[in-house]
Amino acid sequence: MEFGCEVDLEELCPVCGDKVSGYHYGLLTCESCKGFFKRTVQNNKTYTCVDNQQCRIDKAQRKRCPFCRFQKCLHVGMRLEAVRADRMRGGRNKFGPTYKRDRALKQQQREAFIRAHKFRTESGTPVASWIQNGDLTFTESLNASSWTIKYSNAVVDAVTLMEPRDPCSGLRFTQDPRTPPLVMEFLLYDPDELQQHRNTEVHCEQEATGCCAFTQVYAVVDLLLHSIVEWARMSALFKQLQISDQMKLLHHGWSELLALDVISGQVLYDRPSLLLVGGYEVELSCTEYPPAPSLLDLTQRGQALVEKLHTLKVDHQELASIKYLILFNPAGKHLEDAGFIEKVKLQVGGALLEHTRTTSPQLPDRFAHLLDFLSELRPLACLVEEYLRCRHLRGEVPCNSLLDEMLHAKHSCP
DNA sequence: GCTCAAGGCCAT
DNA sequence: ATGGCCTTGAGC
Ligand SMILES: [Zn+2]
Ligand SMILES: [Zn+2]
Repeated sequence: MEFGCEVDLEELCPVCGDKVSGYHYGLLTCESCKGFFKRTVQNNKTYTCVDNQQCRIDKAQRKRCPFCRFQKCLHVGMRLEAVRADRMRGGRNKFGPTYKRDRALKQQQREAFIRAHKFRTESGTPVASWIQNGDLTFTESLNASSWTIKYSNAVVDAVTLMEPRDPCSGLRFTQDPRTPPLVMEFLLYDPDELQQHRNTEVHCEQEATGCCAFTQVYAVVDLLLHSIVEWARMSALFKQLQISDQMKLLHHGWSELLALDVISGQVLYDRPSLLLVGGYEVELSCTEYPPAPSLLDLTQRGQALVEKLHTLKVDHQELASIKYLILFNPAGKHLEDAGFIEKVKLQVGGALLEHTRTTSPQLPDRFAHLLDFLSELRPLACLVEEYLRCRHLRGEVPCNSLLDEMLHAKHSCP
């Protein structure tokens, strides 16, 4: 697995470098390679290379070795099954939705690039005007300085969408102009401290009515899970996925995102560990059945990761990008469009790599350290999941809650 | 109705 | 055999 830096905005045929004329047999290619691939497959042509089967294929030389040209067609991903055996014309095939998502991904990159570029010159652009049309309903609130997003039956304050002159969020928009477009995009859409603080406030209100310690932990977890789901569904990239894939990604990554949210809160805002609210019951959890990982162990492991991020001096951009790396995990089983998810992951990784290189050129291993952090986050997330699962088995998790749904979904922890 | 990727055509 | 341009038609 290797992350590349370059943003793929080019419109060149991946086979010969000629101008692209549209999607053909699985991907964007030029008109001539489309015709060549069609003729070859339709007529079961067999070519032979007179050289070492490594001929350079470009616009000028593509006619010289059809063997190597066809090899390259297959290598870049042109699909044999997109050539119709019955030669029926017109209509759409099963690649239609894939083309649509790929188009949206490229468009997203293009828009992010343009916005990031604009940002370098016009610093006073209202963020609200950057929001693209989606299936979200934006309604201006009474005082016009914040927006409310109604999504399904949940309502979340979108403080991230405030205008940049707002003193509370102004810092978010004084970014290094070299920040990669995608990273900038993630930062803009990442829930910020105000929203997290609001979550805590809600929790404090509920704390008074909580009857047992876990009720408080559950309240925080449920709020964080809701904000995680909201965050994901706000993402234009995530929205491109079929609902079934969206659910699979969330069911797969929720515990890591949850753990990262708690850790991020401590690193970015020096917020006390939210899990400590249930501190009283550390002893209790050792005696009840089924045995759960102790909260003490969880907080200690979490603290170790917090220290790691502190010494790395991780910034908000990096944390926002890491969340996408977690979400767009193509390893999940039975994904409809794992290819798209893989593409997004590579793009995010590339953008993050570029970001670390520009902000910390003196630390060439920074990106690797961030990936290390990710791999250490996974076992912690599994522990969190195990802990919550035990509480669930004890009947302490309300039915029909988001946590209930996540725990019932197939999970990946051993 | 329009889109746009699939197959078809034909001068080179 | 190549490749620029044309016709077709399911899915939106
Ligand atoms: Zn080509
Ligand atoms: Zn060859």
